[in-house]
Amino acid sequence: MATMKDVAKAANVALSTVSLALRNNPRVKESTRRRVLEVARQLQYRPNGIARDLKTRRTETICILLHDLGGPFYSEIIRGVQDIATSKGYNTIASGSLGGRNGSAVRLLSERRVDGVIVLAPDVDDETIVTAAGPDLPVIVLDRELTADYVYSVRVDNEQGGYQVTKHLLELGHRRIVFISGPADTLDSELRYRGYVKAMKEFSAPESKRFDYMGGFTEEGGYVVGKVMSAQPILPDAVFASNDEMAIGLLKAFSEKGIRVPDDVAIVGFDNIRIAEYVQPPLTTVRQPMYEMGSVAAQLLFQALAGNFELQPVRLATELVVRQSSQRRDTSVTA
Amino acid sequence: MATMKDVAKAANVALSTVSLALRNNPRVKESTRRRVLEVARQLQYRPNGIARDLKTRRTETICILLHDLGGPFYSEIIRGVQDIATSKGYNTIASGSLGGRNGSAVRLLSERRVDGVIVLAPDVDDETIVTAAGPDLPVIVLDRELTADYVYSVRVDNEQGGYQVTKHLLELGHRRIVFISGPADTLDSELRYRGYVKAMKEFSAPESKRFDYMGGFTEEGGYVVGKVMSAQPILPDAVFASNDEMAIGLLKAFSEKGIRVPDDVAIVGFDNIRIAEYVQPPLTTVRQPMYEMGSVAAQLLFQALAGNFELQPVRLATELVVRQSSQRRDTSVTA
DNA sequence: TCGAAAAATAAAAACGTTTCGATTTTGAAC
DNA sequence: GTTCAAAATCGAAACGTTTTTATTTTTCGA
Repeated sequence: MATMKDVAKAANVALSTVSLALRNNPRVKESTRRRVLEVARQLQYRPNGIARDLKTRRTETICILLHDLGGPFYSEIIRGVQDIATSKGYNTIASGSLGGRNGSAVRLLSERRVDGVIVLAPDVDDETIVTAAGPDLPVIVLDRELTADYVYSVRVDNEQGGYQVTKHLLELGHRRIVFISGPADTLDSELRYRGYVKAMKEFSAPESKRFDYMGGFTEEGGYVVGKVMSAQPILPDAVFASNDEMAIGLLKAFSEKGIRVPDDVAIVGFDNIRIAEYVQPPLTTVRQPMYEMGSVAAQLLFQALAGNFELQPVRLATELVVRQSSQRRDTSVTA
Repeated sequence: MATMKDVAKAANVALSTVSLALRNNPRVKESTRRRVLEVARQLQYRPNGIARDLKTRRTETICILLHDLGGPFYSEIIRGVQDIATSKGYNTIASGSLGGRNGSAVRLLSERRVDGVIVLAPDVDDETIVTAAGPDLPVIVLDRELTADYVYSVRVDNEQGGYQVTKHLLELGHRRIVFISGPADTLDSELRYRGYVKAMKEFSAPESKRFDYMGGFTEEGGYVVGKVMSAQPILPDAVFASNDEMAIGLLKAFSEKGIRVPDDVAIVGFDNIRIAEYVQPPLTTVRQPMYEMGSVAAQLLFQALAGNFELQPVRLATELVVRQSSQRRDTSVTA
């Protein structure tokens, strides 16, 4: 593989001249520039980005670190990040956080392979993030409670979302509303629950015992809950599943038992994943501003990259999306 | 930011000793090793991956280059790649191909920032790939007809898929089957069409004129086609949309016009995206072995990385997924 | 106690760039 | 033909590692 040195030799010119010529520095005469370029082409010279990065101490690349690179859930966020980064002339790479101590996450976070990182990966621990962050590696954390130097957070207001959903159901006349939480340790689920409680209190509705299902935000999880629930003698008025996947599982279980949604029981989810619109009945849910989250994160990152380290956390509002799975209940029927 | 030099100075030891100590080389005495590690910790030393990569001339990172990083479509492929890479101790990064001449694609492909690349991005031209590929940068191309040194291809047998679908419809008694193609230049669409033609010939069915809709594989595109089609005096027996998104758009348009699927007209798609299972009626489609595609690609890449450059192109089989949107037609009704 | 082998450490040369100060070349003005 | 500033080119150091070779220190048998 040809290097600048080879080009320099072949073109009978100094190494430094080649460097300058290749980058169109006006200090080199037009004629030599052309000669150098021609020789470079002939030798199939390709710049070595790594050497350049080492020398310039910048990579012009930012990274978004996701738990599972493959998740469809992330599409919009990535798009948001990418749009901003591209407009700044930066490159975006995405990486999965799997792999533990010597996984990609650590490599990217601590080994200066990128200029900044956006983290949306619950399995990367705070410690790793805090020690990695610094004046020359700002980190934006998404959906995470964490304050530290050079670490900035962007969060979706999950509590507000939980409140919106619950209030919506209450206003429709539902009273006995069950909340299905996600995996135990999920902050998101917990916050949505808080919103739920807040609304229930406001309406002084009989706060139903939280249905603590620890199945991990999956359709299967929701399905199992649905089966259990439909075996009980009495159904709640409505079920608030803390994400859409679970809500869809519920829907499936109920449909198999002949329980009609929303006539017999209303169901709402959270996230507004694409399928929510297509299931029967279409699912009422909460949209999280994904694209915005990505683009806000990227904007913060570039602020920090530009040397502005005084940045406040950002919290984004959610939006209730009403579809047919929630519906007015004849109030005379409710408790 | 502390470097090895700083650590060496502070620990009163040579630079090289620090390097050896940090990598647990047995040539350094246990006691000095501990001392060095301790000093490194105190100084918050972080290795500079770029410097290391430059020196070792390997990054232990492979890259998957996608057209649009955000596409949900890619999830499984990435997962396939990642699983293999992780098992080999390599890191995987993903990058979008947007950005033209000085975009990420070029940076990654030609500037030695990764050890190998998997490309699934129609907008990256062959030229770029061919010139980038070499003994120290093998490239795997997905769903692309391209043969060159150090470039290896993995493709899904789109023609077979088109054949499967069409044969399925024909066997159900449909005869007047319309094919809706995607954007003009798409090889995938073209191949699916060839499979369609092959099956139609075999059954000597009246090969319907191909419905050349150039709308770009989107739901909106399918919707428009659906509107146009339903305005015609006579409907075909079945429609083969060259991807699911368009099929879903069709479904929507037909449903608005009161055209029943599959009773009035059968619809099939291609790709087996997740929503296909949830639309009404659930969509018959063709599953592409995405995960397998990713993992096969990664395996080829590692073969090449190991110095084995004699690799044959791989073609993967598709699988027909029959759901309710296609259904037996009473043969007496057909032409 | 000596000296050689073994163990530990140190020194130096890369890797392929960028960049800055130094040097050479050019050519216009005298 | 000099002279001199401007223009062009060059040389060398540096970025932070790894790795090979050289040097110093330790160990230990005779």
